[in-house]
Amino acid sequence: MPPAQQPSTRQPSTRRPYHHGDLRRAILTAALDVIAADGPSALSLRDLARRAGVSHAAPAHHFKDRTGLLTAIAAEGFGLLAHTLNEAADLKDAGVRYVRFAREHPAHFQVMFTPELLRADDLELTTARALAGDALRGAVSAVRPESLGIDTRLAGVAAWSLAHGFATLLLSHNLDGPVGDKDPEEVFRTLAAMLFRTES
Amino acid sequence: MPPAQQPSTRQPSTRRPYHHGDLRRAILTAALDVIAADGPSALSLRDLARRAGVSHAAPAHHFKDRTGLLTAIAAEGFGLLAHTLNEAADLKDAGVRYVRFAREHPAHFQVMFTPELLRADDLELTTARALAGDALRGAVSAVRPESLGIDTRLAGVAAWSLAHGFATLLLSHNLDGPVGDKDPEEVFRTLAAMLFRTES
DNA sequence: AGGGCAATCTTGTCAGTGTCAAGTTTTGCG
DNA sequence: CGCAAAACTTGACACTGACAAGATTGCCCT
Repeated sequence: MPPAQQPSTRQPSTRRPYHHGDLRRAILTAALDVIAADGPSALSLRDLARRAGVSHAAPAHHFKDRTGLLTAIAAEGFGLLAHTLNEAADLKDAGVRYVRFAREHPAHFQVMFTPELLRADDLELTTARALAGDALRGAVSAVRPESLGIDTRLAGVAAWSLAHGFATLLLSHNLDGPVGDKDPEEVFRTLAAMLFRTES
Repeated sequence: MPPAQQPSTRQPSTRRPYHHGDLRRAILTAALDVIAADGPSALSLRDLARRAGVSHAAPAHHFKDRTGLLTAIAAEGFGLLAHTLNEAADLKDAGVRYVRFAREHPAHFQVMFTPELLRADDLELTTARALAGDALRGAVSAVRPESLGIDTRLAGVAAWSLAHGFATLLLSHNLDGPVGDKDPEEVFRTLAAMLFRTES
C-alpha cells in the first residue's frame, strides 16, 4: 500500500507535507522493527525511507550513514541499559534486568554488541557505553567482597558473562528447549543463585 | 595484484585452468578471513570470487546462495565444536575448549549463533548442531549430580551461558580491560571454579 | 578407446542498494 | 520581512546478489 500519507502535524490537507515532523524517530523505530525481525543484515536505508514515506536519501540527513544509524541505535541502547542497571537493588537484580533488557530491546542488544557495524569513535556511543559500564561495575561492587571468590574484577566478569551468555542464547533461540515455557527471568534467577551463594 | 594464477593441479602452463581444483575450500577459507576481520555483513560473494580468481558466478555453483555459504560455514563450525567437546575431560575442560574454539575459529563462532543468516532447515547444519548439542550435554551429565545445584538441565544452561557469554564478550572486545594481557583460558578457568565448587 | 553426460566455470543481464552531489521547499530567527 | 540554514527531493554511479544460458572439462560406461 502507498504509505498512507500522515500529516502528523500541521494541516489536515490531503497532500503529504514536505517535512515529516519526526523523521529521525520514525526511521529509528522502523529500523528496530526490521532488526528485531530479521537482523541487522536485513536493514535497508531505502526500505526505511519507503516505510516513512520519504525519499531514499532522506535518512542520510539524520544519520549520515548506515553505520551512523546503527551507531545511534547502539548509543540509545547503552543509555537504556545504563538507566535500568542503575535502578538495580543488588547484583542478582542487575542480572535479571540485563536479561530483561535483552528481551525487551532485542534489536538494540544485538547491535550494541556487534562492533564491526558501529563507528567506534562516535562520542554519543562511547559516553553511553561508559555509563552502562559504570552502572555494571556499581552493581558488582555493591556485593560484599567476602561472598564472592577472590577478585571483584573477576566476579564482575563472571556475572556479566553469565547474564550476557544467557541473554544471547535466549535471543538466538538456543534455550527454547531447556527453558521451555518457563519465565526466562525466573530461570536466570536460579542460575544466578548457582554462581553466587549469597542471599536468597 | 592479479590473483597469481595457481594451476595447483595439471599443467604448469601459464594460463589459469578452467577448473579451479578446490574452489569450494578456497571460497570457504576466504570467507572465514573476511568474516573474522570485518564480520558477516562485509561478506561479498563477488569479492570472494575475485580472491579465488574465478568469475563472479562461480561460488553460486558450490553454495547456491550467500545464505548457503554461511550455512556451510555454520555446519562446519558445529562439527569442529562437537569434535573438540567430545574430547573434554570434564565439564570445566569442556568450557575451556568452548572458549578456545571461539578464539581459534571466530568466524565460525559468530556465524553459528546468528540464525537469521542461516538456512534453518539445512540437513548438514541441523545434524552438526545436534552432534554439538549431544557433546555439550554429555559433558554436563558427566559431573556428579550432587555437586551442582538441583537440576542438571539448569546446570547445563548455566555452564553454557557462562562459557558462551565469556566467549562472546571476548570476541567483541568487551573484556580487553578486565582480562588484560592474561591468558583468557586461564581467566575462564577461574570463572568456572566460581560456578561449580567442584574439584580444582 | 572414445563418446557422451554431468559437473564446473563463464558471460551477460537485471533489480536493488549505499552514497554522493546538486537542487527545492520549509522553518525559524535576526 | 528577508534570508540562512535545516529538511527533504531528484538524479546519478558503482557495487551487489541472483538468475539464465552458454562454454569447457573431467569422468564414467560400454
